Amino acid sequence: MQTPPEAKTRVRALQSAMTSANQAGAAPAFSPLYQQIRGLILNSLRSGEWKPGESIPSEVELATRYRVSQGTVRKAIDELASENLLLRRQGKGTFVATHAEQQVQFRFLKLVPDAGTQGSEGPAQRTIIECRRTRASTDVTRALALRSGDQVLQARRVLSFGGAPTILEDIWLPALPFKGLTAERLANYQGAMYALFETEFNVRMVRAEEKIRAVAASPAQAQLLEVAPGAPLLSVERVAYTYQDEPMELRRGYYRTDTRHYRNDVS
Amino acid sequence: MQTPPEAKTRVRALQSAMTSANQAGAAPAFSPLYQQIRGLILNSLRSGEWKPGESIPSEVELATRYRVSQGTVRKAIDELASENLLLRRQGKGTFVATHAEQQVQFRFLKLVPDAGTQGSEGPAQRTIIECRRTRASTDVTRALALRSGDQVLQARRVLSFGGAPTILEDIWLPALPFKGLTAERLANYQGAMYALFETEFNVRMVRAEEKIRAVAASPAQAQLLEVAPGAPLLSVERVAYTYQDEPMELRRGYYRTDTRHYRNDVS
DNA sequence: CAGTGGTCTAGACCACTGG
DNA sequence: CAGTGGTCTAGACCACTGC
Repeated sequence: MQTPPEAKTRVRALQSAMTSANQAGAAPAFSPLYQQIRGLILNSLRSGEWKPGESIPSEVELATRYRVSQGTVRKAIDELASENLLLRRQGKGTFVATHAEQQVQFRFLKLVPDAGTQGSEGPAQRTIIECRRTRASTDVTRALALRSGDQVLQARRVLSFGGAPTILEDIWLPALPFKGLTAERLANYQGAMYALFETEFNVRMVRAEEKIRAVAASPAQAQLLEVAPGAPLLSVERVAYTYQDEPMELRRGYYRTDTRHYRNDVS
Repeated sequence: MQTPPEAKTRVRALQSAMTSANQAGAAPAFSPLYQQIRGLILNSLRSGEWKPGESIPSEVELATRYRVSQGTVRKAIDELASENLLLRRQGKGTFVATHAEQQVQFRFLKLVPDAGTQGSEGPAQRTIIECRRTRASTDVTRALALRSGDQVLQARRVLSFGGAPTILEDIWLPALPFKGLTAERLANYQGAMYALFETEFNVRMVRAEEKIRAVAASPAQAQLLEVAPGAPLLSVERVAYTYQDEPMELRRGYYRTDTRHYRNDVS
């Protein structure tokens, strides 16, 4: 059970291939083999070699490809699975996570009814209020890491549950990756918006950061959500990221929380 | 590299020791060895054999104790570490997580300043408004899984940052596990409340569920938080759990979010 | 039945900590 | 330097899926 002498060489080779500043660098930047494999898998996901919903090669196949033991690719896949980028199914294979599946339709929407089952009033109704193309304002530019003057798509919509308007959202998307996205396509698409992004624009939202505040409804917001002006609303500002931590969406949501609440588990 | 014949026997023995209904049960309830080891470690944590801040035995020692390979206890510890119950420190050992350390002082408080660094105004000032012992109301009874008529401790306090009152909290604790907790001890204790619970009452909060809403400030709340009545406040209802999913605290917080926000990462 | 992921072991070596 | 956790390998066997 000796570690074969080539193993060490292989690690070094991979390392130098990824860090590039190896010898005289101040930080040797050691990263274990499985992290490097994780990076290679991530690249294949990012490039679209394996698309959402599809299965990736089996562990033994990847081990052969990367010239590494099965245990090492297993650990790499374990990490990606724990980040919800991959989905393991025993006996079947490992699959690229997707927003298109029914069960994870609303993974990023944490507003749930106070009582009763999720979706007991049926699916949400989506109403596009407006959708236009503009130059990004400074705060949008900063949030999406754009250059000043870059074009963005802006949409405003209302989500209703059981006929009751509940969520008002303003959404900003960088125009370049979403070329061809129109109000019609947004309006006609049945299902989660992030599923549309995956299938049509090869953009998969992987994680998001949210800043939550309590605010008073403006007159315009009050009218759209059918509450009194000044009524308390939950303000949820979300920046969503693709693979490699690229910000790809800014969303400002205003939630009515009289019969629903934002649910969070902290540990 | 044969799996020794005793290994299978050992697994079965452990299994029957934990599931008790083994043979004729409808569900065989197979659970892997490392999950069983995880349970045994959890028991030792729960019983106080290893206390918060202390180190647990080394991996090889535990492997010997449980008559299992090091890799198996490693996987068990990995899970507990990912749940923030244990903390691994290379070269030093594995430690029981604690709320008493500076770095994790506010792990459960997700309200952060809009700009600047956390804690730039120095530590929070804690002001106990009242602290009394009563019979639990029905909703408190339900949240803490008590029997009707059980005693609870109730406290109300205000947290201020840099002199500005920011958080108003009502806290309910079951009286039994917290026997001897008085307003003085709460008021005099410097540091996170959960650290006090650990050292004085052997109660470690492990995870929590929060329900978040936007509400209008009542006159009483408005006065304590120095806002106008009806001003929007973030309502955060938290149920905190010890080991083994026992609810141990109900906390209703009202947060001012004019210069701070509730930060959440969703993935 | 073959193929997938899941568990378990045993052993070697590496990285980090402290005396 | 010894002791700790961290990485990597190789191989056996188990549980689950679908043909």
